[in-house]
Amino acid sequence: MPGLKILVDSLEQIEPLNQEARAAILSADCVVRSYAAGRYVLRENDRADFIGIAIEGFAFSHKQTSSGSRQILSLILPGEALALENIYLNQLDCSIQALTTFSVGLIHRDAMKRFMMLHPTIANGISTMLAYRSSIYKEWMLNIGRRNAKERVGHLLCEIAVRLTGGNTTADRSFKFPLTQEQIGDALGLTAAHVNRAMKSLRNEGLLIREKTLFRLPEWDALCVLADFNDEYLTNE
Amino acid sequence: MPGLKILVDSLEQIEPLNQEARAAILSADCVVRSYAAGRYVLRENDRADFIGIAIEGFAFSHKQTSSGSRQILSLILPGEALALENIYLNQLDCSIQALTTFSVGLIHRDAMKRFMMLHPTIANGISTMLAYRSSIYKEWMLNIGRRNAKERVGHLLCEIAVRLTGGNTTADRSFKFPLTQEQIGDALGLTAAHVNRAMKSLRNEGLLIREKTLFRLPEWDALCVLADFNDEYLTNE
DNA sequence: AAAGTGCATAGACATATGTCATGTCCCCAG
DNA sequence: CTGGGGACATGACATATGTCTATGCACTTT
Repeated sequence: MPGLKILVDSLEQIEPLNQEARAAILSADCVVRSYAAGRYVLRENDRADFIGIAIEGFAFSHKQTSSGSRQILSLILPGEALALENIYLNQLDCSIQALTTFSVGLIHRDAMKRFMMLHPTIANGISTMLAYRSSIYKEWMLNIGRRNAKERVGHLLCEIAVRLTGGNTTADRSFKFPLTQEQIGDALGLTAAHVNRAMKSLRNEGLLIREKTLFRLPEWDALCVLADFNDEYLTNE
Repeated sequence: MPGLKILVDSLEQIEPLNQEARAAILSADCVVRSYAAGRYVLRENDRADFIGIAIEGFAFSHKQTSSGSRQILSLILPGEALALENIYLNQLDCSIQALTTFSVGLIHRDAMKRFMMLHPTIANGISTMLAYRSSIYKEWMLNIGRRNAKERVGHLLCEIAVRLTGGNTTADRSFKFPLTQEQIGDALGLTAAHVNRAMKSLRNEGLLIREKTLFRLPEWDALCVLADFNDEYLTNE
């Protein structure tokens, strides 16, 4: 049950669990599923039956307008929980789709509810994760609503760098992440063509080097200034 | 303690509370404060000491870029809770400002934490409120990122109409709400000038009538279609 | 009544971003 | 090794949105 172990670890990072709480989670039913890139993990308006723990690979959540344009709402990285709202809502309010081959542990919401009723520390941890995610939503709203294309792209790259590498920063802040320019655009409220222009400009200024899915941010401090990036919204200290 | 009564009522709408849970909340320390329009209720990066219950008047939360442009993140209506994230974060991740004369009941986060540890139904209710708010964040992200100005304005007006009047719809879906065009722009990632253009266009099409702070939406169905508005994200059924 | 303030309106113009078409490269299926 | 599809790159052009300026109206303050 790799998913359950990951969940316990994330919860313990927020607040220590007592023996019973830990045991309760570890005994849960957890189905591990694997999805090819592009496949739907959960769909908007489905019944909100499961929450998930990302085990390996990447996913993202999104919504669409009736005319079909897509807005990516969040990126889901290994170790992160997804669709926690399902514990509280009856219908999914967004879809979740695999970005790469993606394996996820699914736990039934009713099981989670039971654990949370019996163990307040679990309830507290789950809600804290929801609050962390909310902080990111808020920063994204600011990014999409109030920054120009170059700043938006830079900001997103900074966020991914921090979220992927945590504190363990490589010298040139490099990371592998398989987003296409179209997906970057969908996350930022831009078109792929314009993302291309913005990235070209960042490249010309020496702020970004890209080799396929490998991104390098050789001038971290300069990029943070340009993109108005400050990682406080990710650390929540 | 009007704030506490309101909080109990909102929680009970989510899930019935038992006698002890209700009594616990009603016995809480709750400071009622009143703010003139424009005053800050809570500031980003402040210590996250309090959550609030909006008693009367309106408020909004927002973030700013370093260059000073402001993004309004949410509107806070009477009866709604605000800054619930403070229970889980140590620092505020956005500011909250009064939109009109605004009175709010403030409860210390530690008190809330205590109630939630003792009464799982309270924890469940608070988290459900967080999840409701998240649903709105997601729809706003879609609105800001993927709809044009006219759709955005229409969508926001539809949302306010539904949230203010609930199901009790007046014939012409009219409501009083004191947003200036600049504030509408800040909520939608637009400039005031462009909001003006969008509203003019809605007016010309007979979809909007405005008299000071009174908005009328005489062609509700047509406006919903134009603005791609669907209230599911507000009802969470 | 006069002056001042805040907001809505409007037009001219600037610019950021979108749209579309094309070409290249590279990887993978055959 | 070969053909085709996907992603990236780039340029010409269209358009949505921003910027700036000016005006008028309703209110408040004096």
